[in-house]
Amino acid sequence: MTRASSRRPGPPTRTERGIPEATVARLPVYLRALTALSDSGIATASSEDLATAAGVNSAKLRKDLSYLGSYGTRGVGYDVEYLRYQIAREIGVTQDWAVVIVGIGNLGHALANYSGFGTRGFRIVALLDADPTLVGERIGDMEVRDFAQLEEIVEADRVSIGVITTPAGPAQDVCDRLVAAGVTSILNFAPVVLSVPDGVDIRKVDLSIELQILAYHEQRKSGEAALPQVPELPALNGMPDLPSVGGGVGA
Amino acid sequence: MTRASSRRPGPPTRTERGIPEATVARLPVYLRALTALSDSGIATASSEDLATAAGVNSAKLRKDLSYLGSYGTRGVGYDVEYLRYQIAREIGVTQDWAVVIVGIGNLGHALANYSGFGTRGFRIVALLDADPTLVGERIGDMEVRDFAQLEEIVEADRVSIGVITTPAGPAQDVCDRLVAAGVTSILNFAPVVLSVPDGVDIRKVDLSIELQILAYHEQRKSGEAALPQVPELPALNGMPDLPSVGGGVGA
DNA sequence: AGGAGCTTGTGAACGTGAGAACAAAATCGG
DNA sequence: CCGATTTTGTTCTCACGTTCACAAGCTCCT
Ligand SMILES: NC(=O)c1ccc[n+]([C@@H]2O[C@H](COP(=O)([O-])OP(=O)(O)OC[C@H]3O[C@@H](n4cnc5c(N)ncnc54)[C@H](O)[C@@H]3O)[C@@H](O)[C@H]2O)c1
Ligand SMILES: NC(=O)c1ccc[n+]([C@@H]2O[C@H](COP(=O)([O-])OP(=O)(O)OC[C@H]3O[C@@H](n4cnc5c(N)ncnc54)[C@H](O)[C@@H]3O)[C@@H](O)[C@H]2O)c1
Repeated sequence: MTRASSRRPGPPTRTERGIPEATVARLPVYLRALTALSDSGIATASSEDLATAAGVNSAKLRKDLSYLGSYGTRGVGYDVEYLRYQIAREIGVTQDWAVVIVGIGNLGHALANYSGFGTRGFRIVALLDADPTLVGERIGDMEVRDFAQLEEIVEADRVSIGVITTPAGPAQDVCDRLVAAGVTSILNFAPVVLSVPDGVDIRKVDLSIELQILAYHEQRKSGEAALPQVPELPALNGMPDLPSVGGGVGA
Repeated sequence: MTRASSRRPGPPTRTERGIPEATVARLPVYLRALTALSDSGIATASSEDLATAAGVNSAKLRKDLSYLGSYGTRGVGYDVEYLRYQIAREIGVTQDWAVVIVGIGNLGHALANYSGFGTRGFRIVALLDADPTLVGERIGDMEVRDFAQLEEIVEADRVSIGVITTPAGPAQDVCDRLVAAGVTSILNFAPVVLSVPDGVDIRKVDLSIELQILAYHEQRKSGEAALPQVPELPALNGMPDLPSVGGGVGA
């Protein structure tokens, strides 16, 4: 997250409506839990119920909610619909956000076909690709358009969120184009570190990293005592060849 | 992350080879940066260089690396190949890990087609789906197999990592089956909170949540002064209708 | 050989986040 | 109307993560 957070060093000035980042990341989870409860016809839920549904502990949940205001009732719990609305408003999904997806390959197709965004406050307004053989292809009720049209689309549809699903190589260029066109939030799937100017938020989703984190813990489970017991400082040539583990930047 | 961390409350006992979770999450990023440097023919890099390539600050990078051991040379920097190997070994990607993917729909197809895992220490050994019309379909050099074969595959190929790309509904069932079959690490794409027994690690990738986090920040950028200035405690019926924002659990 | 110049590794200070615990507020039964 | 009961909102404490700043250690040049 590249957020120019101008927090002055004074006392814990939380009054300025600054919700901790960790809390912001959990609000969508609560939102989903509330929607599930609501769909089951449940009108009221205690912090304990909600916490269970969201997979967190109840003290944390109550503290998170307290940043939004006092929306519960002591001795009773939270009104599901009401709280759902308050969280949705806080996150900003009561309005809907226009999104463009750039790079309609494997992943881009999957995202384009996904119906789950529309119901969550996001509207995909364009699928863009630089490959002329892809342009014109229909996916659902949308058509792949030329990346060159980016600027006019962003302007016409007031697009503020861009999703990058191109190979790693062109990702920074695509990112720059998005930013230049006026997009101020980017979700990046390409395995590169993108740099953006201040004021632009960027988040990444990186499957290889997730798997590697799992692998690390997995190794400790099985290993524990069976580890090859680290050659603490083997000569530089004391290491196996390791063809290309760790994954270059190529697509 | 559902890890039974048995840290006793004594002094900062870090000697037991416990690498902080935040550091573990960055090691794959360093690995990728090192691979990129290596591919450019760079043999040595300072913490400053590496930090830039990885998009973090250099003090953090040095501290992270210090948990692995002293692999740098003062006054010089880090040997790219050597450090790369050490990190790869620490994460556990010098060996390769067998992975099964369950649910070969939009996302499952994209993952199956993705070539980036093989080169990063992961080997997809099976694509599983419950839909009989999908079973038998070829994707690259693999064939979709029946989910019923899960147990034998896990055993035969010593699979420790499972990826869930089914709709939310069946995800917990699939998860239970995976765990019962012996899988101890799970990467979940379905928008539900999965519960797993101790000793099983679970990570989730949730695109809607990522977008919602971006939306939150986006709202604060544009709003700032133009916010509808919160009806602090409107009557319960004082809120708009909000059809189904927040996104139920359905696929 | 010795000193200048870098760069690492880490101690210490600071900030953020998690969880236990409890007082305050609401309901309900009598 | 009052006390028992429930559950929130918040305070306090501790753990974790980040950043600064600098001594220790390495190389290279004279
Ligand atoms: N597919 C996966 O499961 C998966 C998993 C992890 C990471 N990723 C990453 O996600 C990204 C996309 O993966 P993919 O499998 O869909 O790749 P892909 O090659 O199938 O698709 C990439 C698309 O981007 C388009 N493109 C290339 N350059 C472009 C440009 N300058 N402007 C606009 N469009 C451009 C290409 O025409 C292509 O259609 C890659 O960076 C990949 O590393 C993918
Ligand atoms: N496609 C996306 O871009 C996207 C984005 C965000 C989240 N997701 C989530 O990822 C998941 C997969 O999305 P998708 O678009 O690929 O869905 P999909 O409906 O295209 O595919 C789901 C697949 O799972 C299979 N399946 C269903 N029940 C199963 C079971 N019990 N055992 C084995 N296989 C089973 C189905 O046969 C189907 O092939 C969903 O939970 C979705 O919410 C997808």
